[in-house]
Formats: sequence, structure tokens, C-alpha cells
Amino acid sequence: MENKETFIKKLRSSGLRPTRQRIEICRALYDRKKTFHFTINDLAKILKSKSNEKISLATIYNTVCAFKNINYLKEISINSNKSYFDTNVSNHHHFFNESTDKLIDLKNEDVGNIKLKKKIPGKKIKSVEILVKIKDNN
Amino acid sequence: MENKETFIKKLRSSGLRPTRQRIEICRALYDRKKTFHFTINDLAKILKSKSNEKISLATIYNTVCAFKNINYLKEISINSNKSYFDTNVSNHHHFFNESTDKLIDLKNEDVGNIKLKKKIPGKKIKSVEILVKIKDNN
DNA sequence: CACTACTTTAGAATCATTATAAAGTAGGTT
DNA sequence: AACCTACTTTATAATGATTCTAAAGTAGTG
Repeated sequence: MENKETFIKKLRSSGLRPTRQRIEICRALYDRKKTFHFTINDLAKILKSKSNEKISLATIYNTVCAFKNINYLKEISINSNKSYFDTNVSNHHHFFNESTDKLIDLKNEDVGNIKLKKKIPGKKIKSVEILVKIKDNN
Repeated sequence: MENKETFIKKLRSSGLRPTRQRIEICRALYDRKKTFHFTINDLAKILKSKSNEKISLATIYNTVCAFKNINYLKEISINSNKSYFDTNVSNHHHFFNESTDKLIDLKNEDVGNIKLKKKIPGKKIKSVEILVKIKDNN
């Protein structure tokens, strides 16, 4: 259980002013036992239910983007018109359940080591991610 | 070089009426030496330049969606507000160049075999795809 | 030729996201 | 504490991709 002071320090050390809104968002995202996946809309709902002070949608977008840039959040590539984020910023992969639009973590050990045999000259690799799409057996 | 009759047969055999628009789109997509990647906007431009008869955007969307459903096209998962499609429907992976927003095929041989050690009960796997994001060294 | 179901189309509607620009605030300075 | 300034938040408008609508067009059958 992280407290307010911890979040304030974290934010400051990343060059972000610890505003009320950012602290609230930290609480919503990190004051929990397990990491999780969310969309902006999910987060907006969580914030609305958790606190009585309103945080505007624009701020939620801004903050999520800022958190992504300082590696507090990871954005996950799923083909859709919606962005998904993960509070687990470690190197790992995902299942995407097309029946429910939910993500499930896939640990690195759950996947054989990926050996890229092709390189593109003049480019550096930013990420290597596996997405396993699954669907209900019906 | 495939001809009109080939496309007409292909379309019919997939349960799609061979309309002028669909045949034009087949030409734009498949009458070339190599497979390629495109967005709806790319395809619209190609069609505009190749033929003088206009095909509406709605039809392009409808057709691409229909082609995807009958496995003439593959949609590629990239986090973005745009969908990317591939005329190479075989099992393979991709580089995504974030500096240019272009895709590059990664053959299956270019990647070590992926062994999924985790399964989700009651779900079937629809696809397993690797996306390697790259960026210019600058 | 006639009929019907499938298609195309222009334009409106939708939805996620980004931009704008005005009001608010953190943190340093006097 | 009052002040200043750069950073933030906010409501709202704007954007852009995609989907919807409903009217007009067309393929394929009899």
C-alpha cells in the first residue's frame, strides 16, 4: 500500500508536479495489489467512483500520456480504435480475449525466447511484443 | 499478373458478387508482384490514381472488411487510431517503423519458434503475432 | 423482362483522441 | 505573506477514422 508521500516523491523525481489530479490518478492506478490493464474510459470510471472531485477527461488523457512517457505505464498494441494501458511496465506479452476485450498477461517464461534473426540497418528496436488473440470456444 | 476473370471467379467462390468496385479493388491489391501493407487512406489514394471511376470511401471500407472476413486480407495489430492491412495473409510477423509508420514483413524463419506454455481454458487461439517496433537511430 | 436480394453511395453520425485558450496552481523569490 | 511565472487543468471545440442510414443502383435468377 503506497501512500500519498510516496506518489509525491515519485512524481517529483520524474519532473512532474504533484498535483491533486496526478496523485488521485496514481492512487487509482498503483494503490492496489496487482497490476492491471485499462482503457481511458475504464480509468475515467474508476476515478469517478473513487473520488468525489472531478478530473476532466482531458487531464486523464494528459496524465496517462505523461505517465507513459516516464515509463509508469505501458501502452499495448491492439488493433482497435481504443488504446489499452498496463500498469505492469516490465517486459511481457499478452493474450487479448476478443470475446470480452480483456487483456491477460503472459509472462516471459510463458513464451519461448524470441530470437530475431533479421535486423534493419540504421534502426533501433524499441519493443518486441507478442499478442495472442483468443476467443471463446462456442 | 492476374486477370479480371480470375478475380471474378475468386469473388464468386467466396460468396461475393463480382461488382465493378470489388474487381477494381482486387486489381489494386493483388495485381502486383509483391504483397504489401496499406491503410484505408492509402488504398483510397491508389484507387483514385489508378482508375477514373470513383469508388466511395464507404465501399472501400465495406470491401476491405469483407476481404478480411474471407481471408483475402489480414489486419495487423498496431496501436494507433488507424488500421493496417496486409495482402500477405500467410502466418508471419512484422516490424513497425515508428519513424515512418511503415510495416516490414518478418518471416516466420526470422523469429525463433514461439512456444506458448500457457493456455486459457475454454478459449481458442485465433492468432499469435509479434510486433517489433523500431525507430531511426538518430 | 421482372424481381429480389445484395451493393454502392453521399452524407450524417459516432467515438476516441487532440487542440485551444482561459482560469487555476505549484514552487520559488521577495 | 504577497508575487511571479511556468506548468496544469479544464470545458469545449476540432479532428479524423470508422460506421450508419436510407435511397438509388445492379447482379443473378426465373
